[in-house]
Amino acid sequence: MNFDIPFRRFAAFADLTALEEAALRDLSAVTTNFRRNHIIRYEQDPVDGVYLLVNGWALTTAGFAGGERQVLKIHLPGDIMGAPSLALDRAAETITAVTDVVVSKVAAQKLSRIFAELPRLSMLFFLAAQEERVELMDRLMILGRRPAKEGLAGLLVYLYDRLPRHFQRGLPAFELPLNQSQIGDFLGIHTVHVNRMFRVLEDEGLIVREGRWIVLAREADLRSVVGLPDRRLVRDASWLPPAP
Amino acid sequence: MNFDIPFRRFAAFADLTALEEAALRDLSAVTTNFRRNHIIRYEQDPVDGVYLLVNGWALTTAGFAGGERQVLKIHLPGDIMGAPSLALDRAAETITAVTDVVVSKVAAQKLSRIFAELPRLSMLFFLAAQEERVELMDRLMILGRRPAKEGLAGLLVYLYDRLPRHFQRGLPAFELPLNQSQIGDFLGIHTVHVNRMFRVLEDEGLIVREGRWIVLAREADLRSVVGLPDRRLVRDASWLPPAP
DNA sequence: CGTGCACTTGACAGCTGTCAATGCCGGTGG
DNA sequence: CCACCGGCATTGACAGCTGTCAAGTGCACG
Repeated sequence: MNFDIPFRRFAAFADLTALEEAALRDLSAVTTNFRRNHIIRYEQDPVDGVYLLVNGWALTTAGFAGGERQVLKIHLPGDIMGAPSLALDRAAETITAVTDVVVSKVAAQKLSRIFAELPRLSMLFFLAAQEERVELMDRLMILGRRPAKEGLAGLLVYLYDRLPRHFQRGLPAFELPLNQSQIGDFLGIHTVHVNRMFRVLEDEGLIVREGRWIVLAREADLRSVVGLPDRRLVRDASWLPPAP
Repeated sequence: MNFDIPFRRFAAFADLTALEEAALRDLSAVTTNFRRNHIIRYEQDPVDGVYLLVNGWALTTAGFAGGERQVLKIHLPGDIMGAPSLALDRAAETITAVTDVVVSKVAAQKLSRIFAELPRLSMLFFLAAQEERVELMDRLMILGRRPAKEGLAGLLVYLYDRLPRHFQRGLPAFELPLNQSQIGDFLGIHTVHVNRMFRVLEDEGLIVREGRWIVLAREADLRSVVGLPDRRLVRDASWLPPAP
């Protein structure tokens, strides 16, 4: 098990001290395994904490009365899942394991102790929440203003960038455990249309599909399909509270 | 000027102590006025703080190279604007005054001092950020999965609920200072279609338009058009840090 | 070797975008 | 006070993207 996992998202903003690292390590002290397709938390459940994804892929989704659903976020190792529901009476999001996963449940109380004892780390939590807002805002731009083809291209680039770097025959590639229905729920389109858009990207030579693997055959061109501005995280902001 | 403004969003989670109130009051100590349609902050600007909206309406938007834009949030008095960009090198959002507005710029350093000195209030800031994520998630659901008519209905109900309660001839109503182009940028549709959807809601008797005023003629039915689950904020969570 | 799930493809319908013209209204200058 | 102007709202006609329905294919798994 990789003990760096719970640090990544926060260490992006500033190097962590030993005290801060210890507090984060403590969050993933106790882990649970869930099998592929199992539901980790249902929407409407009472909220008493968040979930740290240690290994595998997971989805947070929210459903409509009619049975439709929207994928809110695709979670990769290191992600904190279910945090938005901390602000609510009952959970807004269903959390589902896409692959077999390892998860650590973090009681709200534990977060609270970090806020009480480690101000700088608390502010990093705050910044991570703002970072997630930016990601949602970017998705809003895609869903609101870009055709499905660009949304799919954006998703593939996003996933490639978040995963450990990997190549296949010299070309950037990654294994995609999501089916086209899940991708459709992410992009706000229907399965059939996901398939059409995959075909378009493939026919244009931007990607190659080999089983569950996606090869970014023309990475630069694929990126240029996505019309979003580049964003860089703030690093070592001068205004952060002093390190403990 | 209403001095309760900066408290509302945070007091929703817990009653504030005098110390916490004083810290919040300090955030809006110095205010600036901007005229209708003026830009308060441009995307790509360096980020050194956030903006508290004291009076009036404002918009945060993000633009594409081609000139299209997406409205990310419609801000009403009491909102903190531009916080997501705290996580970034350069601002993701343009902030524009819709009406004449009163704004207080809050240096990131000031937020930082709250994190250093007032743990419970810091956690309320964290929860407010999570609340904003829920709002963005709900918008994702609308943009991804619901037709424009429901999106518009949802927007009208959302605005009515956030504004001071008001009636016109016994019916719930509010004044809407946004034009149809701005509403289109919020819903991810084009002006012409905004107009069509207004017509549909009006023809069905759900709303009445009188100049800039929107009357929710059949409020309950209008609400039922929107397919989103009800959400309630958590209040007095047992796990919050102790009050100072 | 059969079964079930996911993926593919085609045909057609419907929602939304695009283009264009008209009307309305408040602000401005004569 | 009135004519003009510009921005916004409104409407119609048509195109294009995406949804819907249906059928067929391929592959993993028992």
